[in-house]
Amino acid sequence: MTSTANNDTCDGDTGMANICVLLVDDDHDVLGANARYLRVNDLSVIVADKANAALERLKAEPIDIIITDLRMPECDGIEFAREVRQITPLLPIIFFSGYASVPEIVEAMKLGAVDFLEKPVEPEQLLGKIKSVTTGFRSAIALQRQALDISDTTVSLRKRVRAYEKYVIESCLPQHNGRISCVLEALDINRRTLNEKMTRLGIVRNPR
Amino acid sequence: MTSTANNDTCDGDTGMANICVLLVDDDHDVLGANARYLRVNDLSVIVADKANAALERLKAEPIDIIITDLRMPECDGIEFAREVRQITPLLPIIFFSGYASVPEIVEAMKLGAVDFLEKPVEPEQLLGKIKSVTTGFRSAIALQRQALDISDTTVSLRKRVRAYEKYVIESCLPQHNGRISCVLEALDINRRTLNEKMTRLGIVRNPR
DNA sequence: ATCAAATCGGCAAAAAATTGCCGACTTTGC
DNA sequence: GCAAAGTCGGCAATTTTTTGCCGATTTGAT
Repeated sequence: MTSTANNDTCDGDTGMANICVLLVDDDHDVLGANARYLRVNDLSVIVADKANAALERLKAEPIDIIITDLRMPECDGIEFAREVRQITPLLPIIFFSGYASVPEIVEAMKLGAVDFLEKPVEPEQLLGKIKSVTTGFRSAIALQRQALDISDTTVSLRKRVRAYEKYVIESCLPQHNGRISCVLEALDINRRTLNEKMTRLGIVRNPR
Repeated sequence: MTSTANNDTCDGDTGMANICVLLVDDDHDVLGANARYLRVNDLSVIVADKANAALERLKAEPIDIIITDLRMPECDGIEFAREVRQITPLLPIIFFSGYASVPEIVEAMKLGAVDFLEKPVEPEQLLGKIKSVTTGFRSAIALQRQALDISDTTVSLRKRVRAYEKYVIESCLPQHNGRISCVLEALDINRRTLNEKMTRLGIVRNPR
């Protein structure tokens, strides 16, 4: 809503233009209503009413965040999340459910859920959560994985730190609309240093 | 150096001998009963009935895991966990509570809790959880996310990188059983450098 | 108790990163 | 087109980090 006059990236500029949400719910009414609300707010929304269908879409499309019901016929949300983790280990997932047990919530969080909402979920609330999650992650989700894939074998500390720095800077850039001076302030870093780092890390200054 | 040879409980080698548990509960009866049971099973147990006292012990002793009630007078468990995280960002914490709300559970898990139990907690169950946490690898996803949670306010890049390095090193240490030479190799880093970093980042070498 | 392996930290050289200064190039607004 | 603001990168001084060397301690095993 800031007056960034010519944001030539097609859509309106709520800053949410490129986020793609995968919405999973077996209740078609709720699903449709939520999808509509999110779309009106400039999000790309892909819907699915079954876990299997959702997984297919996840494999095919560049999803940024998943929002799913915990209780679904055929395949419950936990199982679904487990499958998701096979494909995208760090993709943000938000669960919602009406009557979840403590162990279920705990399991969901262990699987890396970023939040857990109680039904009924207001569309506005959903949008707020998505915003807060994606603001930090944005296009960096892929990098994130690279930055901290620790479980695996020997990765030099240097490389990890490099990847992490790259991730931080790259996620900070779009947050400030590519405005370097803002990034400088946000990261509390010397301009010269930021430039050096960007060169060293191979960060491209694309958007604007 | 601290000659902490005093509070060692037993000699029987169940593999649990050196684990030190910080047990926090304002209910003295439950606290005493659980502590006794755990001690009988070869664990070192330090008890505290208030958050403040617990924090003092945490600073003074080499704690391996914290088990705490969520609901306590004066300072609730969430706030307590937040303080703990200032001191030991990666220490396993298990919460238990009788009637916790979903947001409370979610918040606890976001703070890196490894589990959340419902009252009444059976001592055997407690022991089992401790075993599984201290022996197995825990799901690192939540911790990873925590380590790079950018969503928050302006945090200097330097601080973030420091925190990340600390995280990597601290999670690497127990993985190699505190064996420095292995960590060196795993992180592909000079011994002298690792030492410097550990000093600079305030990493304590407790385990072993 | 004793020896060997593992660690630690002081010191100083070498290497790398940060930062200020400066002139040049781009973008933005009029 | 012009002026102002925002950026960029070369250069060099300064600061920080990394690393090797060495002797002292600690740990582990016999």
